Amino acid sequence: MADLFQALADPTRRELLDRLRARGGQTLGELTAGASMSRQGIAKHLAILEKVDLVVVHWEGRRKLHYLNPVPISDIVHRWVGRFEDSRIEALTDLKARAESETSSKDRKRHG
Amino acid sequence: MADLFQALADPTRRELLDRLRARGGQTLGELTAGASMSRQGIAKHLAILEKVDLVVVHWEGRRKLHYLNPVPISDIVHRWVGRFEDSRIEALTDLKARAESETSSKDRKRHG
DNA sequence: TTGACATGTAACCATTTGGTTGCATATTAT
DNA sequence: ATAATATGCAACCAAATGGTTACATGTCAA
Repeated sequence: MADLFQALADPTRRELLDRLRARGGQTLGELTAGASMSRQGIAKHLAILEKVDLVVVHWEGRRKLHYLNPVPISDIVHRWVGRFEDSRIEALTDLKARAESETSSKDRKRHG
Repeated sequence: MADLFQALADPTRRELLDRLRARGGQTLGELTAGASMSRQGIAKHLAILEKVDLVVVHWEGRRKLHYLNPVPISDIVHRWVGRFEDSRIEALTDLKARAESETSSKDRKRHG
């Protein structure tokens, strides 16, 4: 899961995912055109996306067609993010509690 | 948003979020204990989490209390991830289409 | 006031990351 | 066969990342 987050952390890679979502089956050359980066640079990013299964490929002769696979994103949402959704009310309670104990402890010097 | 993904990409930081979800109001010392890393190392990670607002702090004298703020995670789910949820059917269609055009183009040499 | 405690700041280092260029290989078209 | 096309692979580099150690500063307790 660390790798998936890592893959999503880069803006170029997220843009690639967006473009593949808009139109599947694009080739490396097509994805390179419009991006301000070398073909090899784009290829590296696509390789990372393939490794975490966010992009699946299909060879058609000498052309490599790229498709978005949204499943890993769904998975991470349901497995990991869900916990934090559940903890939203709890977190609010925490913040409320600390706000109420905001009685003393004023006029601090640092961290202003 | 890039910074938020970047913040979530590190396993140590995700573990810190988990621990703060389990119990809010922990101090830097408490969070350091149990982690196999120096206090300053943990402090760096917490600073990153604070910067993207995943962690909010509350000074209590000389102690800095840390709380989880799940809101940015919810935000990113609804703003960004939602698009990929919607494209799941579309993606399936794409994959189906490419599977059906799997007629010719066999016996390829590389990429086996 | 003094010492212990909790945190901050800075310098430094190894590794990873994100990009480049150059060249190799496989496929298609002439 | 040859040339053009589409991609792969490797070396290299600058910058960011993730960690350390050493020291400074603010706060509480005796």
